[in-house]
Amino acid sequence: MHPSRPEKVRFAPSPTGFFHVGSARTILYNWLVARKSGGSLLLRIDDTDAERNREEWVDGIYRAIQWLGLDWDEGPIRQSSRIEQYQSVAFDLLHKGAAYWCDCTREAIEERKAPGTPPGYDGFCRDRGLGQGPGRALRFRVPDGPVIVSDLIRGEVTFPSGSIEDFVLLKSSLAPLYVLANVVDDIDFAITTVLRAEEHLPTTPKAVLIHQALASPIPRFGHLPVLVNEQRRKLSKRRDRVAVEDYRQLGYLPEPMINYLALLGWNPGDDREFFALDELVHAFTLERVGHSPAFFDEQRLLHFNKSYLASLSPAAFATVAHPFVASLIALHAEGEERFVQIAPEVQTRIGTLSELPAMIGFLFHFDPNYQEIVKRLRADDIGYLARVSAALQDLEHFTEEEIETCLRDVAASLATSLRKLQAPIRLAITGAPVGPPLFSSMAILGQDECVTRLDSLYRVASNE
RNA sequence: GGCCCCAUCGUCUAGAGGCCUAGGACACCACCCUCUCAAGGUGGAGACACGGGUUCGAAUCCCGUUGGGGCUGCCA
Repeated sequence: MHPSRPEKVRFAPSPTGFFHVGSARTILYNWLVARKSGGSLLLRIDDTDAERNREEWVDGIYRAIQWLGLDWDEGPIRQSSRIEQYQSVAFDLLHKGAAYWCDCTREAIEERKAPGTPPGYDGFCRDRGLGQGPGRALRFRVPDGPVIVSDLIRGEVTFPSGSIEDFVLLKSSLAPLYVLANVVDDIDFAITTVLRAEEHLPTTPKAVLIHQALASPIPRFGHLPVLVNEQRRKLSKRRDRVAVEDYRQLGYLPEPMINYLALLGWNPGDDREFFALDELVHAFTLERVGHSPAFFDEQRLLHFNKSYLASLSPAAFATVAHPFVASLIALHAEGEERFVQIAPEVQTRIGTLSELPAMIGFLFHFDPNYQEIVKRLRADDIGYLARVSAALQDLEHFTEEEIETCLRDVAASLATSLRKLQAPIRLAITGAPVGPPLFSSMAILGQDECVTRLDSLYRVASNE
């Protein structure tokens, strides 16, 4: 069943904003690796930066994961609760000579720099033998020599000697920084594979160096291509609409979201495009993850959402659709019955559930803007309305079939087409030029209400 | 600036030296179907960034150029 050994992976978001689709993809890929290998997923909240974290963002992480239909096997653990452990490892590094205290301010580092030289710390305090004290940060002593990172997705990446500065482990407040905290946790929780976004690739050699200094085994790293916007820039919580919660509210469903995200950066190697989560577990392999940045294309997401909605059973569709029209349904005594009847008719007509109110609202509450509607009427339409109203009043059984037969007869007698005849009727009945199938909508509405609406529009139109 | 990553239709991608007059999907266009709109069906337009190699043969391998991106913080 499991071709490889069980992987212990982790998903480690930092709660500094809305949970966005890039994070969703990262946890998905991690989750798939864990499931496929028979391993487990650790959820870790990287909240070492107290300044930027907010508790509501933490809740947002849990909610989004749950909504996506994913879960975790261990945790959540909070890095903010393990500060002492990170500090203890940092001091261990200090005692091993792999770290040193530094009192350089950012300004001092800048001033020492000759114009034109690249930014970064120059190692000024390396051998000053400073002890711990106020204003002193603990820096890692980066050894000479290149660092080779073996990446699951990109192969070997070499960082030349001298390209990595002596980075900070502990702030002068003794607060640990993320590279340190990450490495300590990855060791303590026995992480076997670190799968994360490509933006972390430049810090990976630092992690490798810390592992080496600690003489601990190095996990396997894999860096996923970043997700970009149409300007080809990394998706940003500030610039782009990317919050998973936004998509939920717009009426996107988790299954197509997962499906789309899975295919953004990964492909099965054949032409298959629709996958359920459990199917992804079987099909997914890291080998088939792409290398280049991928544009998060809402059009394509819409396609998956639309296809998914259409694939649902009528009952399942009604269930997911209901919350988006609940307040409308409540407006009419027969609201629930009407909703159940119309739901199958609109299932293939919407891309997102939020389109529903505008499309079927006329069944529950009718308050048309007659001025706008009249503008859409053509010369013959007013006469059509009167004829149709009269004909409909004589129907014995107000069913979809009878209505259609009746209207075809009217169209024939008026020497016009059903296509042309239905246009003014649709406006009178639904208030809009497009919408669900007209005849079934009318049957749902009932004879009296249809006649009333036809007559109302007729009156308004003929008085002008 | 430095380091790193990336490079096939507008977009997501297939392609692991001959199967490629480069395949699929989204979007787009046309036609069919049709009570509107969808859905469905058929067809169409649309890409190997450029230059050198290697090879009998390159979208596929190597080098360079160009372009894009990421990182460059006592953020993550």
